[in-house]
Amino acid sequence: MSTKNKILDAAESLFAEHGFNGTSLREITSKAEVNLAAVNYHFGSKKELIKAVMSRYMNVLAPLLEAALSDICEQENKPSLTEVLTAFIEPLLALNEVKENGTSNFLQLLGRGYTDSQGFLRWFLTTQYPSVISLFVNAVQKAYPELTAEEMFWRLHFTMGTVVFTMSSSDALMDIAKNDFDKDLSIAEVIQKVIPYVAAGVGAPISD
Amino acid sequence: MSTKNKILDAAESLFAEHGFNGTSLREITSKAEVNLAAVNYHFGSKKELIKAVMSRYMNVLAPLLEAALSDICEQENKPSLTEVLTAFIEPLLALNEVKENGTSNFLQLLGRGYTDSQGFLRWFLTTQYPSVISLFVNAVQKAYPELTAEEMFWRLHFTMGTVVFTMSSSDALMDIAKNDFDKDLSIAEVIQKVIPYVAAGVGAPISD
DNA sequence: GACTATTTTAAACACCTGTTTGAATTTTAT
DNA sequence: ATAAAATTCAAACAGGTGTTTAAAATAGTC
Repeated sequence: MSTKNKILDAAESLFAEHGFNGTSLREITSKAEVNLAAVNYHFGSKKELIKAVMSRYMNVLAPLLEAALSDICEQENKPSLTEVLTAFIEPLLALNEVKENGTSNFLQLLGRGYTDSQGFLRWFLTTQYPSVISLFVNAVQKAYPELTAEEMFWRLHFTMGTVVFTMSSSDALMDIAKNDFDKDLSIAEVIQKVIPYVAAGVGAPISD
Repeated sequence: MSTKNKILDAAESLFAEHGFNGTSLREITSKAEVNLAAVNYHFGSKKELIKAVMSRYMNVLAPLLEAALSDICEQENKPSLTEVLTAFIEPLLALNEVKENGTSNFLQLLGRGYTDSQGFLRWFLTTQYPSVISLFVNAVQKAYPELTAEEMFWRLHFTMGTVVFTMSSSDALMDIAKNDFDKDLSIAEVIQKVIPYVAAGVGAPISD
């Protein structure tokens, strides 16, 4: 395995666990069993390494997501919100083929990126993968046309918050659930639990 | 104004903006116009300073919240979920009397504490203010008795995620909303927007 | 096999971190 | 006014950060 990939793998799991700011290059290179200078040699800087870790997943996820959401947008009958959100499941689970625990790691990274380093990830997603976002907005609009653009904006960000936050602390939550209810859930099952919640939230009746 | 309070005020706004890990003692003491060593003299350590910043708000919030939730738990008729969640509004807005922007700062701090420093805040809340949490659970149970304990656990954490995450990035979201929709929302109005969403999420029908 | 080009390595760089020290100062109480 | 206690201060501490350097080792090519 190449040095570059050893670094990416080590960085990914450490970033997911301790956040971007909370992980030092020395921890990464130590876990990857690689010289400290290798990061700057292969990636240029820590910031570029973070981007590379995210891109490895986004480049797999984006096309799958675009395809699934396009299908919904182009179908004749009106989709339900649950249907729109369920479109995320298969593409997300496909990340497990990039790497073991890929889905879980990616979702945790998403959470880290949103709260670490003030909005870097918001910039990353909106500028690097705008078509996925607009397809998603279109799909939701098709499922719930009465929702105003402004209300949609807020509810989509609430949804982002729910998912991202849940996933960034999913390890801790799964531990607690195991202790309290004796149930060992997979990341797929957590996703199954969150979908009815966010579908109901986005679909909530409009108040005045 | 005492040195102690100057430090608390400076720390609070910097913590809210850049997170706990992302704020150095030198930034805090510089903003507070106070000697660097004053933090360790008055608070002992950075960790204790963080606790002090959080406690200043929690000690105001907890009794108000307990009172409001107790009322709901003890009333005869069955409350709606919206009613339960609305009980948070007044206590939260009361934090604006502790300090200007108190509500907003506190909610952002909550978000920071959850994602920074792996679960420190979860420990802080569950051990220091357990009665508030159990009252809230009781109130939700009264409003939606069909919900199993396990499903409730997940939905409450989803809700925590929605609120905490939204608030931790509320400044950015309010900026975007101002640009895109020309509307200048207050923190109270954002809370008003999030309540229907989380009420619908928690109240979503139980799937199999 | 010699000669590039690529990669790895140990060491140092400049800077930032939270914390501690001991002397100078201010405040408080007698 | 004087002694004691509390606070402020500049300076240094030990350790960590991302990044750079220049020499050593390896790989690829003629």
